[in-house]
Amino acid sequence: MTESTTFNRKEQIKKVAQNLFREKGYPATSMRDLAKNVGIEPASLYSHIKSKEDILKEISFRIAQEFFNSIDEVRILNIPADEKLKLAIVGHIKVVRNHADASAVFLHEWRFLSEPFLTQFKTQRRTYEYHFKSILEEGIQRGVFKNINIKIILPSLLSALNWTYEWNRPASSIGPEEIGEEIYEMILNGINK
Amino acid sequence: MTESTTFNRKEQIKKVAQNLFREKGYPATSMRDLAKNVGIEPASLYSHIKSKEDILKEISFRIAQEFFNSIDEVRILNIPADEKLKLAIVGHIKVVRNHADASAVFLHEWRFLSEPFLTQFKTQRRTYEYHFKSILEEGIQRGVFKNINIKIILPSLLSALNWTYEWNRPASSIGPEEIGEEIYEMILNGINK
DNA sequence: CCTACCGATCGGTAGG
DNA sequence: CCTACCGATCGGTAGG
Repeated sequence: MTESTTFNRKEQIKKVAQNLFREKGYPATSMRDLAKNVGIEPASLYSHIKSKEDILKEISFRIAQEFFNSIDEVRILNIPADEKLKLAIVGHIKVVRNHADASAVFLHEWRFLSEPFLTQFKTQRRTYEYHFKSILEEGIQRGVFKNINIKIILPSLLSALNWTYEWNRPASSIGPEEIGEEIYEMILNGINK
Repeated sequence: MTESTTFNRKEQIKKVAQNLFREKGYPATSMRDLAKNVGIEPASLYSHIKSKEDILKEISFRIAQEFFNSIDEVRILNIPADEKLKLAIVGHIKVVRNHADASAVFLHEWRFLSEPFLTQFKTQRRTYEYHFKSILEEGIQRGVFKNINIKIILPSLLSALNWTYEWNRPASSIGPEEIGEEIYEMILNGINK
């Protein structure tokens, strides 16, 4: 009984690579590390992938797409800015939670991409952030939010969301909705009694 | 007129290393990179430093001390939790602002330390975070803060503070007090109008 | 998917 | 602080 017919070796390589890139970082992960963890010889990797950077490329742009899917679902809704913000927050945290290793790549390892992919990736990242920014701007204009300094609040918010992958492991008892709810509540109403 | 008598080559090496570690990451920074940027031959580095990791070690623990100094100033004060929190926030941002390269090492590169320094560093980092946690707990107990979920709010807050080095360059027109004030205001009272 | 191997680069040392 | 050099490891290829 072999599983080789349905088994996708390339997917396995990417999954293992995601995990190693997260744990050790992209430059410190060798193809020999990767091969050992996959269970084949280093040279055999090249039957499935073109290069080390090619793996990074595929992981980076795939997880970027996940974040885009999440925010696009929110953008099209015709609801107040604060409700949009809440959904965007929970959506972001869900992506991070469901793809923790890939999220680490999305956050830290993409910078090892070479051109033109580096620029392409940066653009995608900026676009994603822009959608969050638009929600805040809309909320300010319509009087839902205070006249906050977006230059400070936007990165603060995104930072708080991005780092959830570091301390909130999937095994945690706290769900993404609960985390999103708590962060949203803090951002909206503060912790002041 | 030479400055060689007062010039500290070791300090220069550490400064350059900080910058490279931040830009390229520790593993991707070679001793040849470092030497070139210092302006000497690679082998000459070893007249001033013991090893590559030794540089990382010195940078990591020195910046950790900066963060400790900042929070220690706040801890000894006999003031309400919300005022303490504000001072801790501004203090943290000031350290990040004044030592942006080293802060990047404090945040991301320390994980390449080997034992026993890795454990030692982790302990110091946890202690620093614990001081922030204590301020939040004190505020909740005394009824200054709401009954927030510290497990979520604490890392969210620290993440927001830590990432300031990424988007807030020293050349920025926004000062650390202004950033601290804005983040503190958001955390305390929220953005809701 | 493997064996065998390549040139390049790595951190670091010897000796002056 | 330099020249010269070391063994180890790197990403990747040839050929089957």
